[in-house]
Amino acid sequence: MVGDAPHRGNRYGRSERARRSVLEAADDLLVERGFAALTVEGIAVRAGVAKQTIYRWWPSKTAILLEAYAQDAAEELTPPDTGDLAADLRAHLRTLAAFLTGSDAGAVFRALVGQAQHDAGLADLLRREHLAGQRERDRLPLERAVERGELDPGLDLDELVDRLVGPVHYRVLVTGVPAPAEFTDALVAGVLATAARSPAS
Amino acid sequence: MVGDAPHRGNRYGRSERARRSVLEAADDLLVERGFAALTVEGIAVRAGVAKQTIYRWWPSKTAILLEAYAQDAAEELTPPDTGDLAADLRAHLRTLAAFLTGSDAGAVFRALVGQAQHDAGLADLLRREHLAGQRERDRLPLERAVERGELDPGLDLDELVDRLVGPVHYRVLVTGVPAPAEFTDALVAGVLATAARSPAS
Amino acid sequence: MVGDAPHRGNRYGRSERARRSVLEAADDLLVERGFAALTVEGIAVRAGVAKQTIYRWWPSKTAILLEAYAQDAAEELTPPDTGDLAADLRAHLRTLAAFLTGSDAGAVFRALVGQAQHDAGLADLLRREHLAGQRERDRLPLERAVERGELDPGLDLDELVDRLVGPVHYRVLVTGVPAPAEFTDALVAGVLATAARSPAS
Amino acid sequence: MVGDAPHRGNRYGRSERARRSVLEAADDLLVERGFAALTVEGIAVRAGVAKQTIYRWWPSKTAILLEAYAQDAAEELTPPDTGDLAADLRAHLRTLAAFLTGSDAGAVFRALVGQAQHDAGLADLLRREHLAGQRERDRLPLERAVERGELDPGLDLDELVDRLVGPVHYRVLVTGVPAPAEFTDALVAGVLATAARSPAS
DNA sequence: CTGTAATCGAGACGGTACGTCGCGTCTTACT
DNA sequence: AGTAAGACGCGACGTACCGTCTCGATTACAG
Repeated sequence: MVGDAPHRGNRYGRSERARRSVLEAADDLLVERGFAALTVEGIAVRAGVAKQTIYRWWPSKTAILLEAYAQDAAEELTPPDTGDLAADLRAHLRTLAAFLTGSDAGAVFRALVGQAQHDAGLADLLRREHLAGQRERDRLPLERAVERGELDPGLDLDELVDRLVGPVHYRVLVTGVPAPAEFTDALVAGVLATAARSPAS
Repeated sequence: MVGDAPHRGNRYGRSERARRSVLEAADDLLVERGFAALTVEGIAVRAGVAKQTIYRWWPSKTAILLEAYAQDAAEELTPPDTGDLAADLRAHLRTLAAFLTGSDAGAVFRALVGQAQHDAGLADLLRREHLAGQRERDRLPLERAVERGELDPGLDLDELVDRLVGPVHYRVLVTGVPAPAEFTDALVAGVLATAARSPAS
Repeated sequence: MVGDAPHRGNRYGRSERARRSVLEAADDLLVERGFAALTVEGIAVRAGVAKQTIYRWWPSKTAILLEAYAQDAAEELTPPDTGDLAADLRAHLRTLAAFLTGSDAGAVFRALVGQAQHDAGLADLLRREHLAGQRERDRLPLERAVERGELDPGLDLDELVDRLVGPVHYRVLVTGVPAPAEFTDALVAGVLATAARSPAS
Repeated sequence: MVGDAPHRGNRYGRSERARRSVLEAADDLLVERGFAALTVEGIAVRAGVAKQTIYRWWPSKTAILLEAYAQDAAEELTPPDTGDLAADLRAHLRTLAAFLTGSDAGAVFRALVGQAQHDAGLADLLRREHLAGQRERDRLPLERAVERGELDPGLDLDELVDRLVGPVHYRVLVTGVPAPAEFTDALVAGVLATAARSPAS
């Protein structure tokens, strides 16, 4: 369950073994049983760890999920760089949709966003620690296009990102309607059509 | 505590007085203390009602919120019909943003969507009972424009709605960035630019 | 486990069934496993009762024992009344020694006195609720003897009681030496020899 | 914190400094806060010692108290030897009562006797290591009186000791009634009256 | 105009999980 | 070898709510 890392448990550092098995257990339990059935006690039992060890290092079960999410999902959502803006965005949105609806990390993300609706502190953390970085990655293809002269430098790129990823998140989080490639591709086409015309206007 | 409705408590049906005061209490407590602190016991005490009375008529606290939401919010989000598509959409999105971020019913909505991430049954109910109807209302301006010949009848109106309301929900539920009139107006302009050109292509 | 008493659980009175099974469970567990291993959780499980039900009615595990002791032991230690002072006292002390060392209720008593050394509040309760009454019973043979004219009315009867029951308690609680009939009979003889001579002096 | 003893922490045996500060800390904490609030962790912090150091040298917190008691109290309860039996016993019982009710070591003794009711192992230790020796000291005046011919050599001196110290312990441990000089002096008078007559019988 | 039955308030019940405390064990760097 | 520091697995603490239950009181209609 916990691998072969040494069991430290002394003042020269916390137990990496305990940390890892807690994150794994939380992840597994969330996917298997859902957020509502996720309890600190359940995580402790599954991880083979004392409850107090969890409370020593994490203030709440959402903090565990936040860290588990960071570990699992950080790199998955970097858009490609092929030199073709439309292609990069299409690929990125397809990956995003698959991530949000089909991956374990996406399940963690949905649970965190859900819980953030009830907990302003979590909302802040989530935005500072994850969404800000993701926004940077989401902007990359557009920034490169601006540098290549394909997009008007005066465009508000954050607004464009909202128009691209917003509808995908909306379908996943609110309506539950799938966001297949046709949907995300059309989204890219629509947004780029507007953006591309902007310099001409 | 709950007005002057008669206190029935007999075999011929439930007490309207109790129903109303439960809905009010749930609403108030959600706004005052947040979803995390919302408990059936708290609602019962605030409403001056026995816990059993709540469980007799609602299966869970989210069911109470669902009904409270229905009562408060049903009519607020019907778009105007001025004959000017862009103007109608601009007004509608401004109202939507204000509703989601600024109203008590919007707080209930956010809590329900948040909880729906953890509870598939609630997600289904929310979609069937509220989001489906709201989708109909959101489509109205576009349908009227199609009828007026301003929009290509071949357009997928649901997709257009997603592009309009998706970014607003995304900002409210995910990033927490405000969605001022400039943002929603630009959104309408962007989406309509694409849609208007579509028939020409 | 709990008999056939009705399970009330409403505001018109607590559940007698729960009360009884808690007292029994505490008693049994104390005798089986000792005070150190007696926990509220263990009592709850053994009694088939929720922990909260225990905390609703008793502030601590010693309070449970106090009540269990009252239920079991109140009447056991009333000295006989044969009209023969020495015989009554001999019988009473023999019964007392057997009670303290050999009965379940005696085990509860020893545990309570032990805990009272650590808890002044418990000490007060124990003295007010049990020891005061027992003192009254312990005095009875002596008071009757005074009335019969066998003892000097000027004697301090409480002091005599201390000289009779003190050594028995001392052996049981402190030295652990048995207090057989020879010991208690000699005790009676010694104390009465002094007391009987007192009026003559 | 504990004086100027060297801080060994080396391979040449245990640290006397640590030993002393643990015993002092345990004693102080018992008197200040009572046995119920006495924890190994608390002792360690107060003594400026690691918890492990305590567990290396003592098996339990009662073992610490046992040693602390040995250190403080061993000599205090040796009866005087004036050649006058009654006077020696009166002095001894007065000292005993004062010790039990008024001294720090007496508080430790009461806690140990209390805990011994819950722990047979502690009871054994306490009796072997302390009570046996104290019993020897308690017998001394009587043994000297036998040697002087003042008491019948056939008397059971242990029984006499029980009649002398038993009521004092009983008041202290059980009833909580004070044991002033009048009480202990009368006790001595009563017991000696019986004992003195015994040879005559 | 009286009897009756569904609903009401109140709140105790058996449970689950919470977050905390202290236990006794362990590992480490230092002396 | 022994020490101060402190993290660890563990078990119990006392509390908060859950959802179920039983109770006597209330009240609108049916007989």
